[in-house]
Amino acid sequence: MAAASSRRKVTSSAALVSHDVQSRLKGDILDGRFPPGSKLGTALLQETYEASVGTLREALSHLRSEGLVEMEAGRGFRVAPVSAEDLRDVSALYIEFEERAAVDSVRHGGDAWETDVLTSFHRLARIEALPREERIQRSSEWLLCHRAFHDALVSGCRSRWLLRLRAPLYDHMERYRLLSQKHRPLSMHKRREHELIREAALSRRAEEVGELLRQHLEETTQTVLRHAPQFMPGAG
Amino acid sequence: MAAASSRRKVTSSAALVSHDVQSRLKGDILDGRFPPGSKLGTALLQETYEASVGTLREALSHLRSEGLVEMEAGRGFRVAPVSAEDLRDVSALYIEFEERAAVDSVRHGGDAWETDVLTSFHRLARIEALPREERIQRSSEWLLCHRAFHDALVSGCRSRWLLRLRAPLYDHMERYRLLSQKHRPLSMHKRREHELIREAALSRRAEEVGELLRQHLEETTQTVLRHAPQFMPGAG
DNA sequence: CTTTAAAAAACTTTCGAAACTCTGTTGCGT
DNA sequence: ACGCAACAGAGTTTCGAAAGTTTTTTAAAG
Repeated sequence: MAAASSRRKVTSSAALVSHDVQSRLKGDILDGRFPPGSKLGTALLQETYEASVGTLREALSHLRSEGLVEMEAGRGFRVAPVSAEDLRDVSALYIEFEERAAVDSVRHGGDAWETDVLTSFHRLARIEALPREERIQRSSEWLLCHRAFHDALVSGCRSRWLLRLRAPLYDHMERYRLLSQKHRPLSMHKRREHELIREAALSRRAEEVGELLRQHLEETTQTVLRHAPQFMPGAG
Repeated sequence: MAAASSRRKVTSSAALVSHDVQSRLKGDILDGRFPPGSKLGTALLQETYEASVGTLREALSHLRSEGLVEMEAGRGFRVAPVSAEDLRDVSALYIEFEERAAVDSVRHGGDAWETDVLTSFHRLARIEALPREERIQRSSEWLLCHRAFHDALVSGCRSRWLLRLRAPLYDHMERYRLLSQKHRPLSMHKRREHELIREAALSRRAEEVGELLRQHLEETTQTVLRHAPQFMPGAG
């Protein structure tokens, strides 16, 4: 009841349950609900997402090529494992790509880019301004906004391939961040950093954006690495 | 008839028709049998590869995330289009990754790496030494050996992620090369270049390997770009 | 003759069951 | 008791048909 569906399917568009399952599964892997290395059996997934085997398989197949899921022929799927080494590897490349894409965006981004940065920052800032309590409660919303802000920053980059390759790296970084987050206090000073980045970006100070981003991301990685032993079974 | 299957499935290993279909389909896209932009309809594929819809879908799904296939919800799959701009983009990143991975391999590769480079070069050289006629006839074999040589060169790289991201770029480069090959004479001087690269690699002259590789690859890209108008519908 | 709307054909997407493979167990032989 | 082989259970992989969209065709009205 309530409001009848107010959104109109103008031309059509894609319900596509396969895509929906993929998103949810990805989310559940990123936030550790399916821990690294755990088995993704047919029965369990079918029960969890209420989709058929084929549909699940398609979603898993896609996640596999993003490196979040591994497959052993005849033995099904598992969540990709984590390790300090892998984190350092992912992180180094991600930071580099992000910096390059952001610098290029600042130098060549158009009106659409500026608008994107502005609005996505605004949304992020609103959540980050909240008191700690509420900020934690709405953390899934923060995740979306944080991703949107970083995506917006690099969205002006002229190399489609650099952006394409960056995407899965962001996911892996987010997984590591979330896995470690349960074992450490929430850092609240990122808010200021985001503000500085936005400021530099909109003022078209490319070099400075690169510097700030690199610092911002490297610090995050260090923090996560510091707490690695607590969420990675056999990591020193 | 002939020899009964002499290969033993020791522990098992993966028949996995899905993987097989994927390989063949990828090959057919790379060599232009399915031209850029062409539709990959269910019926056609089912007839070509003799697999069920679900299996096809899984293969397509995987190829999609490598960027060789595109999907529009509700409208099925198409072969990814080509353009001069895309080629320049892919090429720049591929060259950079290849150079970095190769240099790292030369500096840190162990015995296994050396052996790989040695044997894969040997196989490649044997084919490239053939007279033009035969060399062309066995071009599919050359493709495999060429790929194996380049893979071997970078296989010592310590960054798993750099290698992982490099892989799909190689495929795209190969597609462009093959598409343009029908419109230009086969260049025969690559043979010497491969030899120089092998020499420098096994002598652990990292810088030189990087230089040679970059030149080698950049020249290829330029050659392909020069013939672009002939195989890209609307490219200048 | 053009435009619009309804019906049909073609196609994509999803499903659930059949076929097959792996894993752990039980029973037999040494 | 130990090792090996056949057996049973669980799980993965593949298939072909049903359900749902998009595109084309057809027909009617302006």
